[in-house]
Amino acid sequence: MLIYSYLMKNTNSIDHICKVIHKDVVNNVKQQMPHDDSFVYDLAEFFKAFADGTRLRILLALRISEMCVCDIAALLGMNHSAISHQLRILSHLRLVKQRKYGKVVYYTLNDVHVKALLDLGFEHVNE
Amino acid sequence: MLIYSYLMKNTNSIDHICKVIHKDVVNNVKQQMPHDDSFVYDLAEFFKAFADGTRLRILLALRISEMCVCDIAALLGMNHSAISHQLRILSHLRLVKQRKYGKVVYYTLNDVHVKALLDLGFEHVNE
DNA sequence: TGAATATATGAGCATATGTTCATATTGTCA
DNA sequence: TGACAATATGAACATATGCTCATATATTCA
Repeated sequence: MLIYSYLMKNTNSIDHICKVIHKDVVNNVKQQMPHDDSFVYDLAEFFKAFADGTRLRILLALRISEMCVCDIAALLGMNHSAISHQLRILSHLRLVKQRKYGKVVYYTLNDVHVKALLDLGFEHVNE
Repeated sequence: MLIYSYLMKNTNSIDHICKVIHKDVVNNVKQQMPHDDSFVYDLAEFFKAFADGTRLRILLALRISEMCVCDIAALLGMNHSAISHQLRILSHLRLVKQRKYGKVVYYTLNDVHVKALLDLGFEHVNE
């Protein structure tokens, strides 16, 4: 009796993954959804760029003007290092590009979609 | 000598916030950028919704069809609980809405911007 | 060449975040 | 009403993430 109860409990906690209620819906969606896991991963990585306050403010700033690391740090009242780390992330995501002039590295937006994306975000938040 | 060296070191590490190189640019950007901190915060929160693989797949699924918690869990091969937690987050961000029919709760997309945003992400990643 | 400056980067730390587990809640049906 | 089923939720845990510090690299200029 105790064993049975234990097994029941265990089974319940394992298949908390319940039975599919609408098999047709699940199959339909499964077909139409992106099948490539790495695609979904890359897509999430892309959106992550905008999902942090610091990176977002950097992008919002670069939307207005090309800026160097020093200026961005001053603008946001933050460490060089923190800005540089975030710019590296944005750079790897191909969202910003850089040009070097002497010691100074100037960053600009590198993607036509960035502005459009920020605009959509504006609309949503302003509702 | 040792004290001086220490002080120098300390000063350096404190004002790693370097002098502004382009004061005009910084001032200009500062004026044109959103001044409301909570706005930027909300904007980042909005983008966070898309910045996690699980939430992203949920949104991609709901883009195709209304679904209940069970079906989403089955589709993604995940726990009820995990899905439910994420749906709560999406719900608080007003990105999904729900209707209850008996025991079953059906979720749909609640924002016209979601599809547009996903489309932009598609374009970027596919480049 | 040596000092100073702008930027980059690795390590460490503190916090944030996603998942799981256990349990609660709500609704159906015998 | 009682058993079951679908969903919700709080706590705990493991991992991810952003910032700081120290240091490295690269460039200018005296």
